[in-house]
Amino acid sequence: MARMQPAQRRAAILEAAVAEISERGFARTTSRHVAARAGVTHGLLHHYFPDHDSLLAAAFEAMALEEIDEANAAIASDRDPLAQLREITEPFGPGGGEAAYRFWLEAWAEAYHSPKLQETSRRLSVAWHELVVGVIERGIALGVFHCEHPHETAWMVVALSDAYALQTQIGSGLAPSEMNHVLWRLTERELGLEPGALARPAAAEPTPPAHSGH
Amino acid sequence: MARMQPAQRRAAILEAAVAEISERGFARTTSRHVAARAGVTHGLLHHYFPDHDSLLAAAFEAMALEEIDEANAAIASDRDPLAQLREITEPFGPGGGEAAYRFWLEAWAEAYHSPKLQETSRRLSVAWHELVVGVIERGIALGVFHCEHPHETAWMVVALSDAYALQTQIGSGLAPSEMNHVLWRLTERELGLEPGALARPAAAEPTPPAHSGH
DNA sequence: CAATGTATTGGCCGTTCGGCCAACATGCAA
DNA sequence: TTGCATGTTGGCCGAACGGCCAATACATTG
Repeated sequence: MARMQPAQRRAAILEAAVAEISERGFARTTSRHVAARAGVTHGLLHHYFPDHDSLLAAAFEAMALEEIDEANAAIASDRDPLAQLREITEPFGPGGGEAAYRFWLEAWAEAYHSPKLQETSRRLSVAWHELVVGVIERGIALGVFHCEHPHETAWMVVALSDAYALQTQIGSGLAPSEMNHVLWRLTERELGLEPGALARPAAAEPTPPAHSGH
Repeated sequence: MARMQPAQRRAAILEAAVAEISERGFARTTSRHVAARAGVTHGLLHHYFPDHDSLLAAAFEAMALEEIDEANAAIASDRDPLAQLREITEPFGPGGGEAAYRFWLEAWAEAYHSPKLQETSRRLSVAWHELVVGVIERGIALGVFHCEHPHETAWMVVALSDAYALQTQIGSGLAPSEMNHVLWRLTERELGLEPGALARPAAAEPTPPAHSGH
């Protein structure tokens, strides 16, 4: 390939790596496939990422940063705590689609085998939790929410959102719409909202691109 | 190795496969390592499981059956719905330890790549959900629980239990004891129990071997 | 005892992997 | 222009993989 700016080349490789990981998983992601997807020889990939683990870790880091940025952007675009909470609890929450959640599932599974991935995964999980805590506490300060344990409620929201995304992929005893209904009902009760407050007055998108995770 | 009953040999191989999958994950589990762990040559393993996928699928199936059997046994050993619910919501719920949950995490991640694993995973997820539904409905019939939507509440219990186990491995904004507190508090509220009804009157084990689910 | 079926062994093959490196191409500075 | 740093290529290596198979050991049946 023609010469390219190192930063661009690196970004292209990381993008290809993220896509490859989402499709094949960490363990089955080979440097040669990533190189081919990025339009690069495997030798050049080794020039940017000396060993395989550094490539995977960098791809994970890039994906994590992108995810949390998108979440923050989605939160920042709306100053109403109730709307922010909808953004979070909407299927599958801010940040991406089913492919994005597959990535997180892979990351969680792989984290056990890699201390580096575990560290990044943990940091992001905490960041996501604190994001929700922030929304709740702002809502409390504004008098919109009433909640005794914001940290616990935030954990519930995150946990149910994750479970929603997980069981959407695997399948469970509940339909996705029912899961979302439970998530909303429990969140409303935890925050002292009136039933149905989280359900949108008018549906904006019929089938919006979804996504999940932290 | 000395000659052995085919059923025993097969069981030994499957046990080794489950252990290997739990430690290394599906993708990194090699037939040669499983064979070595089972004290068998790789050629013999091929005699029992013609190809690699059939070995992984059989190991998953075996683990799934064992898991659901243990859960049913744990439920059956106690006829009091409240005690049964404790058994389910106890960290990490009935069925195994952290290693067992790692297995499920691997299975969920791998299910996307294998229709056979996805089918088994889905069946087991439904079975687990219905197990909890059964406990709740029995409790309602006995007048111990009061619940409008047993299916939804069961999903909440399963979802939060899964999230508990997941975030125990990954890390999150909450300590394990706090997560368990949330799980109990929400379950009590959903079932019309008095606060603290799920917390054991007297702690039986200080640090019991834990585990999780479905 | 002989014979047949099966458990079991160990070696082999083709493929693919991660990693390494000599060579070439290109841009930039002296 | 010359020279050096660096992007880029493609081939090579050893290791490990899944799969295959001829040979062997053993148990059961006739």
